[in-house]
Amino acid sequence: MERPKFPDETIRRMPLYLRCLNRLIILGKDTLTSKELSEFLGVKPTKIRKDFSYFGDFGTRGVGYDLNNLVREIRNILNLDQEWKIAVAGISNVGCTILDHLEFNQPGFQITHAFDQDPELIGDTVRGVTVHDVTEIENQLSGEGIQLGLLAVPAIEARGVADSLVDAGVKGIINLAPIFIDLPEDVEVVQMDLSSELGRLVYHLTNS
Amino acid sequence: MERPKFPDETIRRMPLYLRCLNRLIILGKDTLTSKELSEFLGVKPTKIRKDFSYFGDFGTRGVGYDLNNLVREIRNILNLDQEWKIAVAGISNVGCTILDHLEFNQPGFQITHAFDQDPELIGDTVRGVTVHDVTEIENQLSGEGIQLGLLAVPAIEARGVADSLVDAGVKGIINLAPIFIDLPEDVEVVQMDLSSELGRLVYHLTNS
DNA sequence: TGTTGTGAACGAGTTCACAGCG
DNA sequence: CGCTGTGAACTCGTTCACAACA
Repeated sequence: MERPKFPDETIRRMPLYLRCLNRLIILGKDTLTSKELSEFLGVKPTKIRKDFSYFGDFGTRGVGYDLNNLVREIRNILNLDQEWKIAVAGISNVGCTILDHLEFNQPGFQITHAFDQDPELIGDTVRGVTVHDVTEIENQLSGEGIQLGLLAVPAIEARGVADSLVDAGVKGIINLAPIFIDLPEDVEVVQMDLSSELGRLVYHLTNS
Repeated sequence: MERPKFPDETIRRMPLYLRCLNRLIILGKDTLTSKELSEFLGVKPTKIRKDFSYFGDFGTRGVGYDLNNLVREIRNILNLDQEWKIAVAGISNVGCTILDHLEFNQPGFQITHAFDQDPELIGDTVRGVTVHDVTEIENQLSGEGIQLGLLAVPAIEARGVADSLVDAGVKGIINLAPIFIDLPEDVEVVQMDLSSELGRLVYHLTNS
């Protein structure tokens, strides 16, 4: 960890930048300014420049940024040059569809295991991955080096399943269940909560 | 808008509080302290007290907060006493399942319309709601007073569908598609992006 | 005593204004 | 001249320390 610490919000924007830059490269672009990028993403140019400046001078004054350099650097910062393996728990409801849908399957991520508690689903193959029973999490994952888990089970089961994932060595969990999960310090949990966002939306609509 | 402005982050936490408080009421509890709530939600007690203090003195020193008062007040602040109607676009993939799954169907929200572009789905009934073609959005929603939209279509179509929703009078959109949508000032957009969160997770795992 | 309520200090992130450079 | 890069000001949110009070 000799690398300077980047602000958390900057890190959060990196995947956005990356996705946009990749699209532009495919379209044959090779240089762009912070102003252009700003229009694609709705992020102010100064914020973009500040973000990019954290990892050194990648732009050329008067010209803009070299797309390929930028992509290489962001992938490097986010550590996407290695393949990150993901186990999905709760494949029936959200798990699989959300993955497809959010088209996050950019290079760098790979779904290797899927679990559910519905007997109907166990044994099925979803997206090329066989669905196992949630009670099998530890057995199946042990020694596989799975670092990430996507927790998409109902709230009541979320804590138990999260514990299983952690016991199996998972170090980072995205929790889609609307419940707080208390885990050891060395496990990172990111909460994605639709009702929080709905609440915020409704508040803004009535107060402005 | 005589009500004092609450910080955005406070508003975002309100639905979390609400959900937890409702559960506790069902369990027969009628009073709780900021410290107890803190343990349920992983939010520091001082933050909770600050949040609650924005809407006046609802606690009793030495005792804690009255659960029913609190719930009533939060529902009021979030404007959940009226019914908010939601149109879901992209029912096939995420739309419906995410709704079920995230069990956001707390009182205050109601899904009234569903749209998709897949001919296979059009005409089907999902959760008691008939699925219509996305091209029908304006026809179907006009005059219905739908305020909210859940945008769960692929990124390529997201902008077009968002425009339709706005033309039909929708004022708030939750965008699950991984693309920035530029809409008129008076329309509120909340972005929920899995890959941003995955990126953040991976960064933290490798840098700590 | 126990817990709320809150001004003040602190910290993180954004924006601004402009210096630096191709 | 145009666009990047950046210290400084500002804004927003969190935490702290402690006063207020049942």
